[in-house]
Amino acid sequence: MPEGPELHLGSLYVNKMCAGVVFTGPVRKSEVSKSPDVPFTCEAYRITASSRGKEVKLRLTPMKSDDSKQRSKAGQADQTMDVVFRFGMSGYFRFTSEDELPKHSHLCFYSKETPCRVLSFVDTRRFGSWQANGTWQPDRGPCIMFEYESFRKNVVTHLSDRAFDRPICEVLLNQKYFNGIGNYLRAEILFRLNIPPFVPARSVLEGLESEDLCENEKPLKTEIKDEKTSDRVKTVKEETGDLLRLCHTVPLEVVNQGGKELWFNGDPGPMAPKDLKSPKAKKRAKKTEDHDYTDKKKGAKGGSKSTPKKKVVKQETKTAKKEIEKSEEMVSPQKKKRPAARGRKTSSAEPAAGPEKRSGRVTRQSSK
DNA sequence: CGTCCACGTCTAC
DNA sequence: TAGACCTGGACGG
Repeated sequence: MPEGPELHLGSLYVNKMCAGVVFTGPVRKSEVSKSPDVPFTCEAYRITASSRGKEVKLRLTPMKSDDSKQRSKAGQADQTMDVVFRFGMSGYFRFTSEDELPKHSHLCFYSKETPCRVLSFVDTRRFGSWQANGTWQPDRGPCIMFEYESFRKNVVTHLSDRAFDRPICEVLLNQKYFNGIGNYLRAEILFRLNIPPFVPARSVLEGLESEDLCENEKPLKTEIKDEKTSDRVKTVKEETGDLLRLCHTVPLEVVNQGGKELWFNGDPGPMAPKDLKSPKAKKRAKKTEDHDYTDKKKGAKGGSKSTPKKKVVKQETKTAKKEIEKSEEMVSPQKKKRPAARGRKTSSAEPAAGPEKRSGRVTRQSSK
């Protein structure tokens, strides 16, 4: 599930799982995939991965063979090939035995073992894609996580671009400048800084330095108490740093959490799940498991393992696209599990029914 | 059963 | 700036 952090965790997963593994033969594509063939085949090759923003690159490296005859065999690669992936809404990598191939595996790399194992690109919805002999997409900007300085510079030096005429919540999704930011991250970042989503991007960004002056400062935390909300005092923890810095640090935070989504610190609140007894909790846990890139032991009860890390619950500060684009309510601090689903784009289609989904969240009615 | 929703691009009007 | 592209989970009747 793919914003920048997940893509990067995907690359870590590949490197970890495929370290020392020798692959062989052709790269195979599913029947149904519309992405291009990957014309690579090799008796023995290795796979490594790297990421940049919302892309992952797999490098297929043929192993040296002193048998020159083998080399001359038809269709044998002797050069490395890069395959660049975008994950769409549902892409991820898995390394499994052949008979455990996940449903919706669309590109498969086979290990030279018996029984063999398979690195596969899994993508339920098929919005993802890849390019053989690929390069990082030229229109995408520097990685928010791993090319921080050039990312900053790229934004700061292009503020006259018409792209920045738009509201900040939209601009944060522009991969030309914010390669790696997605819907959840933009919401989280704007929320942490308390920036109204529809202020013009340029007005938020102008005045920021292309060098991050905070770079060496400790990210001290300040507490802002809002007395206005009478019934519940909302406490906002805010890290030091400007918007561009948070576009860097928040995704890294997610990476460091092992991709277990966005978490909160401190008191989880009285309704925090305590075990996996409830069917709901089980489902949730399973779902999370499906998409985390950390090592899982088969059969190990995921939830019962007590991590020394602070255990947390998904915060889902997220504000659905339509939501954020309609009104300014991301201010509601603690969203629940499911994002409060808002009405349709053109309300005309909407019956009079309340737009809230059952996890009924604060979403105040749009002032529209 | 049906409707709505989902961490993202793409390209056609 | 809407759709289009997809599958499947959650929920409602």
